[in-house]
Amino acid sequence: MSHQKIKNMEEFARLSGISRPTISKYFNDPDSVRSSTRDRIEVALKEFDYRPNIYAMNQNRRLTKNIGIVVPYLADPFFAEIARVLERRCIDAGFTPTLFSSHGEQGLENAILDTLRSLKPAGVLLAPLGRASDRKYIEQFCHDVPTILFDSNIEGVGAAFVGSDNFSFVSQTVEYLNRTGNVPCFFEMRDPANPNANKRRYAYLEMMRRLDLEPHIVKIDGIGWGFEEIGRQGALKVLRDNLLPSKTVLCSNDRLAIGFLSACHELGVSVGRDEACDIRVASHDDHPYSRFTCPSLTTAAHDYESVADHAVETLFQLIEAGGKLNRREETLFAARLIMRGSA
Amino acid sequence: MSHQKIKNMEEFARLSGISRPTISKYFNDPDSVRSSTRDRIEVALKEFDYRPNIYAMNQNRRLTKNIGIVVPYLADPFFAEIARVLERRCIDAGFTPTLFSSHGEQGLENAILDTLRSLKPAGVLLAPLGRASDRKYIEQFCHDVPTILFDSNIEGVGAAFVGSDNFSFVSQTVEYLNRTGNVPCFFEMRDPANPNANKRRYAYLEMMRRLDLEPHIVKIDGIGWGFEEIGRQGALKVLRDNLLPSKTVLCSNDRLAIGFLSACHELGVSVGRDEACDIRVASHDDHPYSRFTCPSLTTAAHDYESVADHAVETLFQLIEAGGKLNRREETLFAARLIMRGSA
DNA sequence: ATAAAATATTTACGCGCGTTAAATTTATAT
DNA sequence: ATATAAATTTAACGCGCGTAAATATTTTAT
Repeated sequence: MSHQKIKNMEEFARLSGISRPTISKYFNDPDSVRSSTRDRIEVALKEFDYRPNIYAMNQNRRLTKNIGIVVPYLADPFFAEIARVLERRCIDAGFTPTLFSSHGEQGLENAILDTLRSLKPAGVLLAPLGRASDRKYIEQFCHDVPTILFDSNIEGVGAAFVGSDNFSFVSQTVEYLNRTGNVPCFFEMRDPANPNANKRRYAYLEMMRRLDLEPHIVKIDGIGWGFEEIGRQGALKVLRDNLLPSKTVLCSNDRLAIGFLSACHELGVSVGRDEACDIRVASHDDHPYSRFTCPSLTTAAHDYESVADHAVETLFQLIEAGGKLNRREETLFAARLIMRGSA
Repeated sequence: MSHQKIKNMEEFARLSGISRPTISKYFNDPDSVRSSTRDRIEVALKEFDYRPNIYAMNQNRRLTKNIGIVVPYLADPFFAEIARVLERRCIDAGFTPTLFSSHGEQGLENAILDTLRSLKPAGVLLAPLGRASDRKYIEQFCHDVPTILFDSNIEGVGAAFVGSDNFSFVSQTVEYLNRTGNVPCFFEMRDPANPNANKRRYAYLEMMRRLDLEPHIVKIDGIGWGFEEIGRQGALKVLRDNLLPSKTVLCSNDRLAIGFLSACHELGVSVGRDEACDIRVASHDDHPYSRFTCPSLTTAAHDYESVADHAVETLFQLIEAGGKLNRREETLFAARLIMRGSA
């Protein structure tokens, strides 16, 4: 392998003795050139180790192989995990994913959408901030760029939505908790940033109505994305002041529950499904750490794989269809109840 | 605000009545044009909402404002957190960071470096996979692109290294554990992917030597990046078979410790600094979740802020110096002992 | 061997922007 | 008001690559 540096496709074409348009064709689709030519190119590729500039490519191609992935907060392991799966799917399908995190800020979310326009992506997988999103801005973006929304829906925006069925989460946990013990109260942030939180509250209320039980919602204060600490502080207050209307607590999401469990341990409140325990705690999401809490957390699991697969599949369909789908589908995947030690 | 779409700088220049080179100058540095011109541009900007294509910009600028950030595994909250801080610093300094995760795979790490070349970044902040890295490949990359290594060092590669002082971590935890109770044994993976793990083992051995104590290392099996589960399985085995040489366990990192604590809870082994507890567990990293474990984890904290600040600062110096520094500095930041409930 | 079909090459332009040099306009100093 | 400095405009080229049309070459079919 000669280690001389190759500046551009022109130079590589010269050195390999093949015309530039043919080289260009090859990189667009290796099967589009004659096999003998392909071989010659690949030999030269080995020899000179040339790679085309992906951004220059994308500047001119009608259809790039770029895919933008945007999540609201990457330091949240849930989003880190789903982003990981999405990236892998895209890579396996021959696309080049670029990952962005809005860090919970509307300004950043908008800036990311601007950057994405420059990237000229074939499509975008967008998990919006939710309530903090600039609806108009996202709407305009989705109008210009083929986009699939996931995790958090914005009615009517984007070519499709793929997410989890919040009612499925809550109905299973409520039913289970109710069947095996006490009536659960619902523990959540007063001011949830994520629309899923609202859906879960409604689901809780609806389930309680169906079961003909009186609902109790415990709202705690706090803003931002530090859910564990918010949950912990909220739980400390609620437990100390004895404000809990029930010995069974259903948290809106696992991160709050992680904080809740931490507070319980701190105050010597025993958590578990056992009769001897002071309290039961369950939650939703099956956060990557929920199996390592003490006790491990009973929760309802996202069908990560299905959400990721279907989001990517739908995006590919959208791309192939030229950016427009006949109708905007909202696909929701059911949750799976995970029974662990905490309830 | 007129909502007509603007294709390129040419068109924006026409509509705003200012020449394209001046517009270009403005975007490169708003202060480089006369204030009256700047005002006119900004008025037009409000009116037409134009943004230059960032990738086309970067293709031609001598010095782009791009910065590549590469971490080995983004689903690890530690890396998610440090990436978040690094991104923010870059944005605040007027750069455009792009984040990549190697997902623990050498092939991906190399592919990311290729993509980064196309991005023509002003500089790169790279946390290599470590033992799994393709040293030659990274070396070549660092030779061509101004790069600062962080978190995990590769001797002689990159313009500088910024990380945490592993000896500082271990010396503080060992000293503390020893002073306040029993002699700690060291709990780690048999086959750690990260070079920091080796440094920590050496530090443990060295500290024990200095204290004239007999070291005990407990090695557990497992591969990959699922450290919590590896730690849990390892701990279950060790606890069940009574293989622990000491009632004080120092884990190589927090993620292993989280698994360890989970196993303790499962087996009814009480953890804490109190005399009445069966065992003490401490660790290193101050993982974002370590304060929420039960009991909360005594650990040694990275100086995130300093590492991030210094890495970014050094990169900016490197960029200003034109890509070469006089000498390769390795900067290590001391850890801070965080005493919590587990030890 | 010859015609037809498939593939490559040549030539030239476009993408959206950076950058330069010369010509022109505008601002500042005296 | 005039000379000088500073900023802007005009014109043209370059970055690394996609793409299209015309032409030349190779392959396949007959």
